[in-house]
Amino acid sequence: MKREGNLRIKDIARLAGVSEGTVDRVLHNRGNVSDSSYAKVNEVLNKINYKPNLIARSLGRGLKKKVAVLIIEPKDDPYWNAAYTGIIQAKDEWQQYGVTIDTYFYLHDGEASIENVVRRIITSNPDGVVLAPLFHIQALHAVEALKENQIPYVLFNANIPESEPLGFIGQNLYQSGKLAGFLCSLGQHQDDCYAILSVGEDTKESVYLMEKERGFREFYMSNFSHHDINSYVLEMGTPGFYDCIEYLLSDRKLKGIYVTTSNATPMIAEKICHSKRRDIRLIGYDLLEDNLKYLEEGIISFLISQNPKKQAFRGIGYMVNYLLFNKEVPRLDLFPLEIITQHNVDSYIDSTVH
Amino acid sequence: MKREGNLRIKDIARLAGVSEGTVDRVLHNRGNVSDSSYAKVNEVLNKINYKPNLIARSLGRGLKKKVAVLIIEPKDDPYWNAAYTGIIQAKDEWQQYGVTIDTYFYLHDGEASIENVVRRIITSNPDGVVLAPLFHIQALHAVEALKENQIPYVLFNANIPESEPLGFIGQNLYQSGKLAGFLCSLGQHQDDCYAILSVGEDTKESVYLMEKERGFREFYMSNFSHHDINSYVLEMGTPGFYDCIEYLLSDRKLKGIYVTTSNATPMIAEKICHSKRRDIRLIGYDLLEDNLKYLEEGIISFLISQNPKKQAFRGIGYMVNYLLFNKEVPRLDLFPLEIITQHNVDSYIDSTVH
DNA sequence: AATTAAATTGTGTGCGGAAACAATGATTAG
DNA sequence: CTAATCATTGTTTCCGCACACAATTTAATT
Repeated sequence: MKREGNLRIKDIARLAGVSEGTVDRVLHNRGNVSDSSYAKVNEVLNKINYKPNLIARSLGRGLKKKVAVLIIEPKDDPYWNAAYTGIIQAKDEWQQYGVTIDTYFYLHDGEASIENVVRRIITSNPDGVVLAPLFHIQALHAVEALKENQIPYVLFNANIPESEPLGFIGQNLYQSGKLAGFLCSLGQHQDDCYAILSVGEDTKESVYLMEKERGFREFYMSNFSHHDINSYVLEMGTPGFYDCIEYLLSDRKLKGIYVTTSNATPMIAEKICHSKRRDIRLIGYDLLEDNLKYLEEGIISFLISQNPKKQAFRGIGYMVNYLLFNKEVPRLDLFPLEIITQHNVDSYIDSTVH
Repeated sequence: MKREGNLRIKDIARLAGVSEGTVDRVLHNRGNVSDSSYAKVNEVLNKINYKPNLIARSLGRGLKKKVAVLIIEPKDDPYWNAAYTGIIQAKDEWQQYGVTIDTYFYLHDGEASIENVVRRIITSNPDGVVLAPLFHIQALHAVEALKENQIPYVLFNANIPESEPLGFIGQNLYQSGKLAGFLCSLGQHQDDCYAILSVGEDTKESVYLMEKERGFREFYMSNFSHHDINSYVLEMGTPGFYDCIEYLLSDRKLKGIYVTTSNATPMIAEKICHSKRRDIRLIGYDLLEDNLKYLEEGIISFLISQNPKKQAFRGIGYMVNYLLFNKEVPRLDLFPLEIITQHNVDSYIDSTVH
């Protein structure tokens, strides 16, 4: 009478001498079960290590889950466009499981601030939310609102640990900075000097970029006694931006530039390219189209991949699995710090998202 | 009358004015449908982009799929033990979907040769097979047998392209060798010389290791005019093995060793460690425990990760998705060539398998 | 035209579990 | 002592699809 795979509720009921309904009540702690029945069922359960058929379960529940995904308005930022691609892919993937995924965008402030958009999301009554919470303070309020409404949420890209999300998907940025330091130092000399650049609208308030910088400095601090490293916070396209780059490139002792924001790297690479200097090691982030061009040409030596697409995709995956199959979401999923060079870049481009 | 998510077969039937059975026949090309009904159903289908509910589908089909996984007997080879871990994980994962996964092991030859074990597998009547086909010739016969019995199979680790498997999961080894060359060359000088080591029972007949060597040489060939590179094929633990290492380490001009087989690297590292030479760049494969120790210590400079665990896990995943949900298996899934150093190794260790 | 065969179409059941619902027995109030 | 209430237990339906089977229509044969 041995069944092939797992036993079903029906089998447990038979073995315990109770009805299927009772087994169901025990399994889900629904109460209204006599001690004796409870004991009988539990005895069987302990013996057989019951694993519910997840497919049948989700079918039986009627599923139809709704997930809202929230990122900053990508405009023409290739990094966030990549993340958006991941969202689209996830949408395709999960649509077939009866899950609807709606994407929302927010801006730094104003009507479409993260707080306001989250409020709109809550109105739409989603079963779960996946979001990349930039702008710490506002984001904090936003997730508080989710909490109050008991909507589970998963964060990616930037974390708010104190809000205790279901899970976070991202990277260890301090370690990332250290790695950048190491890559920068390979084959360099004692008296060289280096620059850290952070470029963007709101970089000043970003604790994340600070982490990268801290790691970078820490590497040089602990591996080389000296540390002639300057850091600059710039805004893309401003006169100050170009002046700064010019100034840096005129310094013959400068041997490395670490750009902590992915979208600014091509601009710097362009400048280096024109300056004819080939002794500057440029380290940036992410497999964005413009970056790849300069990587091929050897202007960019190393890229560290943050996988925005994969982060978004996986964050949604976790949420859906949680909603559909009650699977646990890992508290912390820190992506590997992938080192990309001319010589392995193709292997990353070719490989699929999953 | 708009339904939330996707339309169901029932809805299509209503819209087309036919019965559910007819829709089903059209969807699955079962035939026995009049031209007029066929047209009516197709018209609706074209209009609405029907996506079947995969959960319901697999439930309805009764699932209970059986997959056989075949790898070389891991003995105490950490590489294949890692692959085995991936198999176990996949087993856990898919058990809940009613899939049973049986693991088989083979040896180089004799009673438990790959051919013989495959024959046994066929007897067990699996719905699909996932295997890592070492020993090219025998493996070729083995997969032919699978083909004759119309059992679909997915390969990983080593490919047999001419047998046209459902899919292959692995890496571009030529590119891998080139990358190793690049990593080896960083900060080295013109007149240095290098060694390529391949260690194992059956390395001679392995086309895969040859690929790595070819890539390595190609890198030096095209980037440096000279190429003082010698390669050695050794058997682990033999006197010749130790002699060779001694000999290599006594050569002051030797500045780099590239070990193409993951399990031999710690042995070499050990020797380097004792020799007190710190000017030799050692490049090996995979995040195996022993390798990690020497990576931390700085004896091993770079590891390239082949992800045996992930390869096995994903191979099985593809097969199951194919059997359960009719999902297409990618012909070729080449993993990224991941560069591991002291400074990003933790980020790889921590990250989950999925 | 009647009979049979073939082609087409419709209906019903099951997959395993969730949840609504109905039924039973026990307990209490009137 | 009966009716009402409650705790416990059993039964049924549904989820969306696949597939077997029954029913119907159409075509072929005598």
